[in-house]
Amino acid sequence: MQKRVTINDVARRAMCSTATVSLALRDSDRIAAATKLRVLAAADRLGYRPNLAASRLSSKKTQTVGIVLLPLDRDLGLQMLSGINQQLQSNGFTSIIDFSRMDYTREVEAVRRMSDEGVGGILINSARIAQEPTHLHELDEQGMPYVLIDLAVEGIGGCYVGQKNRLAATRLTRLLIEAGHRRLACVGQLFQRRTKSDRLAGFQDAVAESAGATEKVINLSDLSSGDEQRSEADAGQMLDALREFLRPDDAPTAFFAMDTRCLHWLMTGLTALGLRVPDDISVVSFDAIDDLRCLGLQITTNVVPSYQMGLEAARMLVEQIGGRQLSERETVLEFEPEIVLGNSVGPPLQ
Amino acid sequence: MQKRVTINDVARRAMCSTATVSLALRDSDRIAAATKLRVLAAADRLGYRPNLAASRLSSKKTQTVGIVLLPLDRDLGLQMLSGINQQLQSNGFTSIIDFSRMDYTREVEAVRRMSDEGVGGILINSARIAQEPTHLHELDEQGMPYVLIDLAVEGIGGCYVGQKNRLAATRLTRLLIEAGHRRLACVGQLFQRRTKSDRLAGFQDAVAESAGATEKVINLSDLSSGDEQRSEADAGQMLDALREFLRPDDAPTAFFAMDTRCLHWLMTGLTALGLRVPDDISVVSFDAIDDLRCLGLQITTNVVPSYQMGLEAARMLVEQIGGRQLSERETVLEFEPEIVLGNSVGPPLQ
DNA sequence: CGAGCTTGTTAAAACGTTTTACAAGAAACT
DNA sequence: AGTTTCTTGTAAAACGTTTTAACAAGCTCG
Repeated sequence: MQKRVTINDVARRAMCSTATVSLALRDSDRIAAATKLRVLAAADRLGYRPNLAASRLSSKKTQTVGIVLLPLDRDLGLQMLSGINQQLQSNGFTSIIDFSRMDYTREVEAVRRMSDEGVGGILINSARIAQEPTHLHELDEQGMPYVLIDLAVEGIGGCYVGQKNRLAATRLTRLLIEAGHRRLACVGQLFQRRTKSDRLAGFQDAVAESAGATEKVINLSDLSSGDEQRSEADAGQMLDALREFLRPDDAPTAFFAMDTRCLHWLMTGLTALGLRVPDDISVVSFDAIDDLRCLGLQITTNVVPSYQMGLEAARMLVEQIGGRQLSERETVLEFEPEIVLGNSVGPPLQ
Repeated sequence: MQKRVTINDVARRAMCSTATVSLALRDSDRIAAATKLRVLAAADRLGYRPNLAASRLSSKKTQTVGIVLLPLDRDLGLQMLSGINQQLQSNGFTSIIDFSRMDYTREVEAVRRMSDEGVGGILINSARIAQEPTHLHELDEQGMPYVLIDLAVEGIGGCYVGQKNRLAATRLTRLLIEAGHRRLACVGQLFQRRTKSDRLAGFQDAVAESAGATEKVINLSDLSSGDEQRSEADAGQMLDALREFLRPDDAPTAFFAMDTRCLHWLMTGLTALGLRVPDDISVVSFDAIDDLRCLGLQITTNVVPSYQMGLEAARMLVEQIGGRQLSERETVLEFEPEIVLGNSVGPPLQ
C-alpha cells in the first residue's frame, strides 16, 4: 500500500521544477538535452508513472477512445475488436468498452458515459433501428469525433466504415443464377437494419436482372419468438416452416443466407430434412461459418472483413483525434465485396 | 464546441456551494431533502454530467476496471467479455480493455497502464508461460485487487476463476473407455500452460485407472511452424502427420481433443482421410465447435462456462473494490465440469 | 552598450471534482 | 439559562498533472 511516485518527487530528485519534468518527459525541445537526461534518469530510478486521470483533467487531451459494441454475431465481434485494438495499440491509445446488447437505450447511455470519461473519440457499432440518433447529434455538438462501424446512419457528422452490402449480395446471388438456378430464396432477419435491407436489395437486384428468375423471402424474425436464444420449441417450429417452404412444386433450388445466424438456421434445417448441399440444394451466404470446412463443406461466401473494418475505423478516429480534418470523401469507407468460392453451389436438381 | 457544464454552474444555479452539489448528487444524508431537490433540478436542467477524470483524481476511487484479454480462441473470448461486462454494467462500472496477444511483455505493459489509469481493479486472462509474474507482484504491493481468469498462477495474492480442467478431462476420457475403446490418443498444444497440462493429466488419469488402456499424445505445437496462422504447407504436413499416426496396427480408435483448435485440426484431418465420426473413429473434446451440429455432428464435450467465468470473476473483483475482504476459500473459484453427450462416440471399429 | 532575440527554466494558475474542518443555528438536554 | 448535540451548509485545501506567462541569462547586432 505504498504511495505512488508523483511528478513532484521526480522534480525534487532532478533538482528542477515540475514544469520542467513535465516538458522533459514529453520530449519538448524547449528543454536542454542535459536537463532532459537528468529528469529521465530520476524518473526512471524512482519508477515514476504519470497519473493519467490528472493528465487528462489538466490537458483535456487523452489517449483513450471509447468502443460501443453490439456485440456482433459470433466471432465477428472479437475480430473487429482485435482490429480496433491493434490499431489503437500501435498509436499508443487505450480503450474503454461497453456493450449495448442490441439495446438502443444502453447504446445512448454508453456513449454518454464515454463522453463523461473524457475519451478522445468513440467507435460505435450501432444497434440503432429507425430511431432518432440524438446521442450522435450530441457528439456532433461537442465536437467529439466518432466512427460508426457496419451500420450507416443518415444525416450525422460522423464517419462510417462498412462493406458494400448490396453489391456483395448481388454478386453472390449471380453465382447461383449462373449455376442455372432460377427459383431463388433469401433467408434474412431484421430487415429494418440498413445493413440487412441493403443485402436484401442486392439479392433482388440480381434476381431482377435475370430473365425468368423468381424470388422468395424467409424472414426469420417472423418465425422466432423474438428472444435471442433459440428455444427447443422454436427449433421444431422453424423446421416445420422450412419443410412447408420446400414443399410446393415451385420450391426454391438455391438459397442466399444473409448472415451467419441465418446460414446456421438454414443448414440445420436442411440437414434435419435430409437434404445435402450442394447435391440437393445450393447455398451461398453473406458471411460464412468457417468451421464447416472441417467436415468438408465450404460454403461459397462473401467475407466480411471485420478485422480490417475495425482497423480502419480506429485509424480514422485516431487521425481525427490527432486534429486532422478529414475531407468529405474520407468520411465514408466501404470495403469491396470479397467472394470466396466453395463447394456449396451446384446445378439445380430438377 | 460548447463548454461543458461544471459543478460550479450547477452550484450557482442552485444557489449553494459546490460541496453541497457534490454531496447532494451522491445522495448524502447530510443534505436536507429540499436542498437535494433544488440541486437535482438544477443539474437536470443544465444537463450536468460530472467529469470522471476529475472525480477520479480527487477521490482516488473509480468505477472503472481493467481487462486484459489474450484473446481466447474463437468466441470464448467474446463470451467471457460479455459476462464480465454484464456484471460490471449492473454494478455501474465501466472497463478499459487491452489485448495481450499471447505476448507476456504486452501483458505486463497493459497491466501497468491500467494501474496508471487508476482503475479500481484488474481482470487478467493471462498468457503467462513459465515466467516470473512481476506485474502481479506489483499489483499485490499496490494493494490493487485483481482476478485471474482461466489460468492459475502460484504464489500470488490475487484471486482465480477457472474450471476443473483435470477432472473434466478425466470424465471425458472415461466416456471413451466405457464405450469400449482401449487405444486412446490425446491431441493437444501448449502443454506448458497450466490449463493444458491439467487437461493432459486428466486424460492420463483416466487411462491409468483402466486396465489395458494405452495412450498416445499428439502435440500440435511440434507440428506447426509456430506462427498463429496455419499455412497451406502446414496443412498438408499436418495431414501427413495424422495419416502416419493412424497407420500402425495399434492405431488409436478414439481421440480426446484438448481444445477447439485441436478439435478443428483433428476433424479436418479425419475428413480429409475419409474417416467418419463416430463410425470409424470416436471423438470427445474439451470444448466443442457448436456449429458442426448444423451438419448433424454433435461432439461429446465438456462445456467451458466462459460467460459464467467472466461474470463471477467480475463479481469477485467488484466485491473487493467495494472493500470486502474475501476469505481464503473465496479467492479460488473452480467450475465443475459440464459434460454434454453428443453423437461422436461409438464402439471401437476393430 | 543598450535594444532586441534566444534559450532554458519556473512560479503559479488552471482543470473539475471530493473531502476536511469548521460554523451557525436549531434542538435537546441539564 | 447554559451547555451539549444535532443538522445543514460552506470555504478551502487537496488530487497530480499541464500550460501560460514571466523571467533570467546569454547572445547578437547596430
